[in-house]
Amino acid sequence: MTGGAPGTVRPGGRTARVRAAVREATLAELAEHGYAGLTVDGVAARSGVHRTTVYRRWRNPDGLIADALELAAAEPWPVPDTGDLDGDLRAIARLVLTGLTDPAQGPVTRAFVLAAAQSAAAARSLHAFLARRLEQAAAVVERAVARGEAPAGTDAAEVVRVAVAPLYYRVFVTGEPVDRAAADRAAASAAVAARAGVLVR
Amino acid sequence: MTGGAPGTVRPGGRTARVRAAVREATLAELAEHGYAGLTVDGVAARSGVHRTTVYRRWRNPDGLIADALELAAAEPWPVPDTGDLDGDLRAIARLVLTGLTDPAQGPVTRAFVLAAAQSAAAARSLHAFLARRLEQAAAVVERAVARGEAPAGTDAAEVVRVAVAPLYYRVFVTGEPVDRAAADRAAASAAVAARAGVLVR
Amino acid sequence: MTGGAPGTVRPGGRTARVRAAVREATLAELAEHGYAGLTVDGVAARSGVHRTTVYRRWRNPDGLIADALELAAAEPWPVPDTGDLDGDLRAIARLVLTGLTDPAQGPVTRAFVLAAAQSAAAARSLHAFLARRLEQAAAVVERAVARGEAPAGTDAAEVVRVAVAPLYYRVFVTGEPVDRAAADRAAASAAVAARAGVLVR
Amino acid sequence: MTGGAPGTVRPGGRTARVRAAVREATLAELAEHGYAGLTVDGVAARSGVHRTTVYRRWRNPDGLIADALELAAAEPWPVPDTGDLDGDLRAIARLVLTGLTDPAQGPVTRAFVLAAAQSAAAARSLHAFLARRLEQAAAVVERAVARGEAPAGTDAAEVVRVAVAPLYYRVFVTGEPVDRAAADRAAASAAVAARAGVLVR
DNA sequence: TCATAAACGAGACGGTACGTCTCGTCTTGTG
DNA sequence: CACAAGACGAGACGTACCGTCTCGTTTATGA
Repeated sequence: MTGGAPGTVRPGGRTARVRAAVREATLAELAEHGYAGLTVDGVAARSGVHRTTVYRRWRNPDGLIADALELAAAEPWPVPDTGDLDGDLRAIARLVLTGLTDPAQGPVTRAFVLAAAQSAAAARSLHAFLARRLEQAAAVVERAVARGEAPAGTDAAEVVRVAVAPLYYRVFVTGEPVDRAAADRAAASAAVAARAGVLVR
Repeated sequence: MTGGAPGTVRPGGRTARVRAAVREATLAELAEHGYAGLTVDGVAARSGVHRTTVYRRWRNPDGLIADALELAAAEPWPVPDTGDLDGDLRAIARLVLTGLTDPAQGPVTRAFVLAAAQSAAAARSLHAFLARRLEQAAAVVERAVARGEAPAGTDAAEVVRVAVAPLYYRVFVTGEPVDRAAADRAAASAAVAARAGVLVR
Repeated sequence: MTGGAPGTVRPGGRTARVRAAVREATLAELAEHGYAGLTVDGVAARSGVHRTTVYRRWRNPDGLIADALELAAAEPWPVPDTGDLDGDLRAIARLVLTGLTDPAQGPVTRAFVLAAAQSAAAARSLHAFLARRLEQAAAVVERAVARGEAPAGTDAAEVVRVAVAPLYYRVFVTGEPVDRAAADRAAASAAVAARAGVLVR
Repeated sequence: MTGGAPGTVRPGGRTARVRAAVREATLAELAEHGYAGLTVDGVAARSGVHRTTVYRRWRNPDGLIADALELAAAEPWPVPDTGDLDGDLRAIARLVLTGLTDPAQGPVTRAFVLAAAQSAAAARSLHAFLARRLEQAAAVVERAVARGEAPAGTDAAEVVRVAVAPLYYRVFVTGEPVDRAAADRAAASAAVAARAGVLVR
């Protein structure tokens, strides 16, 4: 009878309350049990919203994650501006480090990545989210180019990737510890590579 | 009453055949359906071994993956020696690229990583495997140091990480495409950083 | 503050149209899917009336059936008058037979009976309806008594019951086929019993 | 992996205990809540057998009823032999009466009939059961024919139908009360009709 | 004729039961 | 008599329908 998905037509009052409760419960469940432990039933119980309603609005566990990601995406992200490329990249790497290791954020971040690796819907959300972040972070490189720290034509996104990839690699692939030193080293590598003109488009 | 787990006491004849069949089936299932699609039932059916037997010996899906990983770890890995650091790192990055994108290997590699991220047993196997690879790959950096391409004290493992991390990052985190150009760029970044002495221990 | 149920205060125009549409849709759904397949949602969709309205006015699926029965009860019923008891009873049995086997009426009749067996509201409606029919049919027996075909004091209702019960029995209990021969035999039995004075009050 | 339905290959021990528990629970639930109130969940809870197991073995609520019916069919049924047709038919009618009105049996019997009317599986079971009963009861008529109480060629099954149909009719169709008098009258009608030769094949 | 209350349209939610899918454990009957 | 095969327990998934609630919108109807 209805046109689209529930929650899109009358997004006020109860509907909004329900959505908020479920989102919050999703994040909490992810932080506690990780992606594999995220269940619709668990979220429903925790949020006080009925199972059926969660299925109606979020369809499945991945839908929950996708929605939670949109919530996360809405949060502002402070693009650093320290004055030089090294400092900026270091700041970005440290932000990522925090996202991966902070007791509160870490499990959620990991869950997001795992979800994306196993669900197309979650992947879409995560990738959109990250694309936006990458785009924001690119400003750092563009400023560096303007200052003459890096050659024109430098691939800003690639610089950022080099700066943060080793952190993700350690967390998700090799399971090695990550710390500030690791973040700084990765950032430094990226800065050097950018300066050397290795990362031009 | 046996001491250890089944399959450890009489590792000949049928026991060995069963193990081989299950390992092969596991890899095939991983290649076809990925990590999320790996089920004990599926492996049992494909291998012709009974469900119960699989549970007895491998305990759960992650156990299957851990075992399959050991199989993969046994395969020889050709450490490149092209004569200079850039070439060696590029060769390594391209090997990793193949492992991630090859139609046959890709799904299995991805499954291994996902499994490790969600199961302690799989993680142990994968991390041991990668540690060994990293150790082998370190040889190229040590040779570069000996040739004077990089300063003494360069952290060999870190160089390799910088060289391959962007590939994993793209595949597992941002879902961006990976190609030879990406591999080469990542390798070049690592070489530059190593030369610049940013990656000393 | 309304007095009674909706539809009682302003029974004109739209209200009447809604009622008619729902009744018709109910009968059609019953004919198509039977009692077990009758859903408020289905009736609402078919009638073009909104779910909520159906619930408001008819309360639940049984309410729909009860209402549809009242509609059926309003239809005139031709009490036969063939001149003798045998012929009258046979005519009645054949009417019942049609009601049970006719492609259009059969499913609805069966649905009514099943509904009555599972819902007090539907039962009330059906029993009232049948009581009226039984009363009308009793005229046949009374005429027979007046003609001397059956002894005074014959229980008219019981005669009719004996004449039609085997048909219902076959349809609802044993699932055996019913045809004109079965109807005629049942009617004949009732006539014989009535004549023999077995069915006096 | 298995050939047929569960419970057919290893019908001993636990399997048998499970079946017995479920059957008993089914009958109890039917007696308490009737057909409409029979739920797989309820039976599972009452029997102490897990939901999933019930679904595996009985498929759905109708499967439960079909199985319970087979259980009922196994119970011996005392075909009366009073010496004359009237007495025999009266005894049969009274047996049916008990089955319909006894506080313990009544609800179950009604549930069986309702189930049969709404489920092909239950219908098969019930019809097979009743066919067997009808066949047994036919002996009564055959003896009467042998004694000369009824003409040769009398349709034994039809006689029994006439004798019991009014009881079912009252219970399932008109909702009228049934008592011993009603049973006796129905039996008497059948006897008269049989004697009159109305029920020859 | 026109204000007003009745009735309806619409969307969302809580709730019960259904039937399915894996996983992992237990138990039976057979080689 | 061990163990392979069969059956079960456990829990989550996703669906259908029921019935309720809260809004807003239309439309009879009588003053």
